[in-house]
Amino acid sequence: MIRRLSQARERGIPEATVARLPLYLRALNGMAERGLATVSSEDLAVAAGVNSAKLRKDLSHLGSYGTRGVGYDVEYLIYQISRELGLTQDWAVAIVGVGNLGRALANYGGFVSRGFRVAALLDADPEVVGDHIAGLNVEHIDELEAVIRRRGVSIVVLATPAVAAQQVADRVVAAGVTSILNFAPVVLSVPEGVDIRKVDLSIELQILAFHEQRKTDRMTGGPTMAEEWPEAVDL
Amino acid sequence: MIRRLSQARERGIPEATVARLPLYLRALNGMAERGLATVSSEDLAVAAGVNSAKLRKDLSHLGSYGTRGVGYDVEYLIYQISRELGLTQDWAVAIVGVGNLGRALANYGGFVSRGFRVAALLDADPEVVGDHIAGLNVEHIDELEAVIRRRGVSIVVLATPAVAAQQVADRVVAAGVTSILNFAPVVLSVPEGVDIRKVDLSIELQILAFHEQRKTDRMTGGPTMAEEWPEAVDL
DNA sequence: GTCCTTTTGTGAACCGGTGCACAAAGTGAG
DNA sequence: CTCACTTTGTGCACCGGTTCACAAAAGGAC
Repeated sequence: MIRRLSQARERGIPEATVARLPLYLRALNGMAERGLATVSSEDLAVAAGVNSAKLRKDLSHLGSYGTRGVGYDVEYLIYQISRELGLTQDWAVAIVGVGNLGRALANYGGFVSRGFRVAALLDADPEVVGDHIAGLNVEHIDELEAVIRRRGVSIVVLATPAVAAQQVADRVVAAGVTSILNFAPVVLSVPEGVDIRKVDLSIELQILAFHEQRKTDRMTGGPTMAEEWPEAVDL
Repeated sequence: MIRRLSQARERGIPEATVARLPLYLRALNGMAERGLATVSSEDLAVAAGVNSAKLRKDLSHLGSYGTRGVGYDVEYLIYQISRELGLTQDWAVAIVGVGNLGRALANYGGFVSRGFRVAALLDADPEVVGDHIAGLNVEHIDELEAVIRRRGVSIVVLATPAVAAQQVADRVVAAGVTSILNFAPVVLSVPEGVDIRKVDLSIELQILAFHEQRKTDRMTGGPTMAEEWPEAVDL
C-alpha cells in the first residue's frame, strides 16, 4: 500500500469536515447493519442529510477511498473514518456533576457504543456520593486528580452547576486533561492547547425561539412588550 | 418607537450572530446583577468569550444602541437582545420522551429562566405515563395533538429513542408545530418551513476525540504505515 | 469654543467553506 | 477491442462570516 495521501490527509482536515464525519459514520453503520457492501456518495449524502458534492469533498480529505463508477466500500469507509476520528482506541471519560444531566449522560448508550467508556462519576454532594449509577460508584470530587491519573481519563464531561464549572475545569486541566465537554452555561477560561466544546441547551431553544418569532411575526405583524429576565442556573 | 432601522435590522440578522446573542445576553445579565450600568464592547466581548470587533458588528445588526466614547447601557441592551430573540414572550414547550434525558431536560432550570415553560411531558411507555416530574404529569403520546393544541405548544423537544423520532416529528409537524429541538441521533426529514436544531451528545465527544488523538499523535510520532490498513483485513 | 481621549460603527480585505460542473477513472456490454 | 454509462475527485467561482484598522462621534478638560 502506497503513501499517496501526501497533501490531502497529511495535515489539517477542515473543522467543518471533522464535525460531519460522525454523521457519515452513523449512516454507514446503519448501512452495514442492513448488509450493504458499497454505497454511492449520493445515497450516503441523503442518509446523512448533506449534499453529495460536500460529502465527496469531505471524504477526499481522508484520502482517495472511493471507486469511480462504483462508490465506496462501506466497511472500509467505516474503518477509515473511525480511525481518523480516533474511535479505534478506547477513551476513558469522567463525568463530573451527577445531577439530572450527569445521570442522563452516564446512562446514554451513544457514548459506550463508540469507543467511549465512562470510567468515573464524581460529585461534591455527600448525598449523591456512593450512589450506584449505570454500574458505577459515584465518587467524591476530592478524588478527581487521583481518578484521572489512575484510570487514564483523557476526556472530562462537565455537568456541574455553573458556579462550580470553572474551578473544576482548573483542577482537571492541572491534572493534565486537555479535552473538556462543557454542559455548564458559562464561558470557561483555559490555557492554550486545551480543547473545550460547549453544549448549551438553553441557547438552542433561544435560537429556535428567534426563528419561531420571525415566522409568527410575519403573520401577525408586531412584537409584544413585557416580561423581564429571571435568573437561575443549575443543571 | 419608530421603524427607521431600514436595512440594518429590517431583514435578516446573520445566523452566526443570532447564535451568539444568547451568549451576550447571559454575560449582560451577570453584569446587571453586579450593578454595572454600562459596558464597553471590549469588556462584554471578554465576558462572552468572543472578540470585540465581532461583538460590535453583531450588535450593529440590531441597531445602533451604543454610545461612542462610553459603551452600551446594560439594561437597555438586555432588553433589545431579549426582544430580538423573542424572549419577552412566553413559549410553551413540550418534551416528548421521558427517559433519562427527557427527565433531565424537564428539570433543567435554564429553560424556565428564559421565557420557556415546559407545558407537557409525553411518553409512549405506560410504565412512565402518570409519573410526576418537575411538577408535571407525564401524559400518553396519544394525547400529543390535543396537548399541543390546547396548551399552545409552539416548540417541541424530542428526547425519544432514535427509532421513534421521525414518526413523532411527523405528528408534531402535522399538528402545526414548526420548531423542533431534536436530541435523537437521527436525521429528521421535515417539510420546508419547519426549523430543526439538533443536539448530538456523542458527536461532540467524537470531535473531541479527534483533536485529542491529534495532540497525542504529535507527541508519539503519529501512526505507522502498518496501522494504516492492515493487509490481513479483507474487504 | 478647541483639543485630547475613549469607544463605537463600518468599509474593505481576507478566509474557510459550499456547490457547481466536469474531466478522469472505473465498470459492463457487445 | 470500442462505446456507453456510472460515479468519483476536484478546480473554480461564490458567499457568509471574521478581522483589521480607522473615521466618526461622544465626553471631559480647559
